[in-house]
Amino acid sequence: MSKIVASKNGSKKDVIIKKAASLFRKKGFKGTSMRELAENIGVEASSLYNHIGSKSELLQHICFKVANDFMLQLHETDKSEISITQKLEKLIRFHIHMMMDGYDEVFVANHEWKQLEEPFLSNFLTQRKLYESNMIELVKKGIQQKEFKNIHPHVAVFTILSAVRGLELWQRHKKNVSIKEIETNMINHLLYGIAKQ
Amino acid sequence: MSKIVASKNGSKKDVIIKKAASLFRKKGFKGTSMRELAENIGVEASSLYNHIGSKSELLQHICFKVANDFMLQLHETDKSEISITQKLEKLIRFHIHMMMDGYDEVFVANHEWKQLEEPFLSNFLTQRKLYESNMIELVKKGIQQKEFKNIHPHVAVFTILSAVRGLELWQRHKKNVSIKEIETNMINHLLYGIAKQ
DNA sequence: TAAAAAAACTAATAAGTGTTAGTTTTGTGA
DNA sequence: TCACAAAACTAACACTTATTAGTTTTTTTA
Repeated sequence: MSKIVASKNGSKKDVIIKKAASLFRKKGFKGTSMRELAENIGVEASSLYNHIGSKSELLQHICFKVANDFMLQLHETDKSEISITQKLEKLIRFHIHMMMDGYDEVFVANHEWKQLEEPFLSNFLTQRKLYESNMIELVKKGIQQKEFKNIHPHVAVFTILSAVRGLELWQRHKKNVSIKEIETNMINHLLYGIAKQ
Repeated sequence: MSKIVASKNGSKKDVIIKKAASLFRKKGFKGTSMRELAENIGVEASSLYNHIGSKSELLQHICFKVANDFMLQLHETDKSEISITQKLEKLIRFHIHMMMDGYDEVFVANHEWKQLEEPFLSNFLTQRKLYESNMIELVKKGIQQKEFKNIHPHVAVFTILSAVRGLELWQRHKKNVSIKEIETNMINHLLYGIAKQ
């Protein structure tokens, strides 16, 4: 019937991946069929295979794109000449913006990675572990240099990562709260707490 | 072949649900087949239907059991005569313990609820929204009574809920960190922050 | 405008899905 | 030990799945 419409800057493959990310987020990878994806694009399922290799390839693409984006920002931040607190703040802000701009993709990478097949699964987990280790080292340095309290670095990193991941919850409740407001409140909460004194 | 072995305190149905929770967590609801579940129990798939009604019934049972547990604790905490800060702390600790004791079930309720069918889906979402509203009211009261800083209640609650949910991440990295240690660090982090001064 | 390439289509495949019917085995109480 | 109930089994069902082959339509290029 109709042809897949390529958006101004992006191949038809990109259109498919974008729609796949949206559906995978809403219904899960296993919960989304190729027929359903095709219908949402306006084409027959078999036509998709003129542009992509397989269903799992779609998931791989989404997961590793996100992983690479985070990895890149981590390295860049690490190199910049600012205080540890500022580095941590910068990373948190990046997480928040990734969650806002690439919601579907980040969500899928966070929740559907377990549907990856080997060797992609192992690869993905290795990369995530590396990311976490780097952040833990950062917090450790912050403690050594007396910028942070004498906290448990591992727990602190996981608390922070979980909190920003929780921006997912926000997307549902799109209240009249601006990104800027969320960002400020979250940074303050995570770095300085909420209790008085 | 073999009969389903009922554990000391729990019917055969409970055994099935327990195993289902474990598999649903590891592979997702849609990613787990009844044949796979049956094999893990040591029985043919059709035999399961002597004990349960359907696959979705299993998911419903898991999700609503968790939702009820949280709801109950919320009401109990709300009634107790302690400060707002103490109430919030009590709730956070409950979340942490639920995550440790009923890991599979809580994880499934958190991640696989979207596979629920109507009217269960709507019911579940209503209950969760109610829970969140109650927590937000609690934080608002804490601000009014000058126990908390002048934060955004909505953001604060989501930050806290996300952080405790992130205990999932811990289960993977079972390092030599005790629950008590995690608990203390997390409470301090969420209530008092990590930066010095 | 004709030839070549790209991308759509229809139809079919083999494998996997939850679930049911009917039958046989197992465990229990009289 | 015999009858009854519980729970296992085998076999099949109707349906959905991702993917492929082969063909036709559309678009691009020369």
